[in-house]
Amino acid sequence: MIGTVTGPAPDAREATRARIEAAALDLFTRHDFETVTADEVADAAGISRRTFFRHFATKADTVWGDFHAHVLRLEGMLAATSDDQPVLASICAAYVEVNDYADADLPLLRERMRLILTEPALQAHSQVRYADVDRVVAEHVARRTGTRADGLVPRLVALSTRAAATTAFETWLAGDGSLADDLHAAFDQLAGGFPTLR
Amino acid sequence: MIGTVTGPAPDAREATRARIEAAALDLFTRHDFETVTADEVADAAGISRRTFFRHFATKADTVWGDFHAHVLRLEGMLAATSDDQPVLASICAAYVEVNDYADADLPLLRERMRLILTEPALQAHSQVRYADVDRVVAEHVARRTGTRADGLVPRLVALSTRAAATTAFETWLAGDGSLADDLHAAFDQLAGGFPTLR
DNA sequence: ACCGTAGTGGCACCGAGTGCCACCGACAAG
DNA sequence: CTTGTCGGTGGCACTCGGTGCCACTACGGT
Repeated sequence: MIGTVTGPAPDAREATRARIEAAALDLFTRHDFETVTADEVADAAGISRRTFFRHFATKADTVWGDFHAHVLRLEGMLAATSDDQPVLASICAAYVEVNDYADADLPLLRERMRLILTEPALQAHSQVRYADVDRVVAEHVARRTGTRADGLVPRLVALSTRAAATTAFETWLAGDGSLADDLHAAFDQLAGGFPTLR
Repeated sequence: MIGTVTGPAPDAREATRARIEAAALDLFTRHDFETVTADEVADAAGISRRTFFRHFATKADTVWGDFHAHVLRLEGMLAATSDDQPVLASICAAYVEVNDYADADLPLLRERMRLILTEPALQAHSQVRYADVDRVVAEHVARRTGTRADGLVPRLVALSTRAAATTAFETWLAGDGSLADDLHAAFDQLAGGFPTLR
């Protein structure tokens, strides 16, 4: 068999990665994101700067955890939705489900999202990461509507539902309610054509 | 009188700025954005690298022209809209009007938007520039609805209308129709709660 | 004992920005 | 005509993010 377990334990790499993440989030929380250098994060994690950039392609990536897995889960949930459900409802359900964190993880999520939504460098970086989400959602809409994924409706649904999710995160951060409620509130506005605006 | 005209002509600065913009757009069009160095742009514009960064804080900023003026115009148009008009319609009208370019300027706009929407570094940078647009639109919605500009509805309207505008630019770039038509199509979908999705 | 393989650290390098200083041309005041 | 001011300019050195290269180490398989 090719590619079986070898090298220094299967999860050693994941462990140092987690140490880097923790150190980075801690430093970014106590100082501005841009004033903290990659050297400082590496030092705090007990590794060299070079190794830091082997685990994370970018300083900004440390804030995102395993976002690729997040996108894959979202993709799976969208694929598993029923075709009886309205398209927007299926996307809302997938967003709610993929963001259903355990209570213990909420403080960490809060800090991550606060950084992503407020630090300019991370805000910019988010656009690139979210492009994957947009692609996945657009493909889902294209499947449901039998159109191309780069058509107006699939792309608009993808971008505006992400706008809804982002807004929900903003209001969730500012208040103390549940993220699921904020997501539903935003999606309801969107699906209803903003009923409160007459 | 203090601060009267002095130095090398009032518009000399604007002229070199325009030369840099032209040189940058030309180079970015013929090569990838990231492979072109600031030195090369400065050379092509006939100035030093140091001077380049005095006119543009960032390599990415060269693509955006005078975007601040663009945002100010949008703000003025939103303020000038009638309160009889539905809120979304007023925003759509402002977006259409602020993006009403002369035919001669369309090729340049196409190239700018193509770069912004496809080059990852510029895509990321756009988020920061568009944050100003979001703020202006959210304040307009807050004024119309008598709510706070950081509330759910103003923020959601701002972000999702920008999503509509972005999608309209995408489809405009892919096809050969008019930008105003694409903007109206996207805003109609949004205001109607996506009627084509049942 | 001999390998291949994966993680690591050090080093040199590139490119984006920035702070500092010295220069130059235009203008106004003496 | 000289002097001082001011704004644009260019050069230089520096920081920092990110990368390529190489040598070292630890491990497992043969």
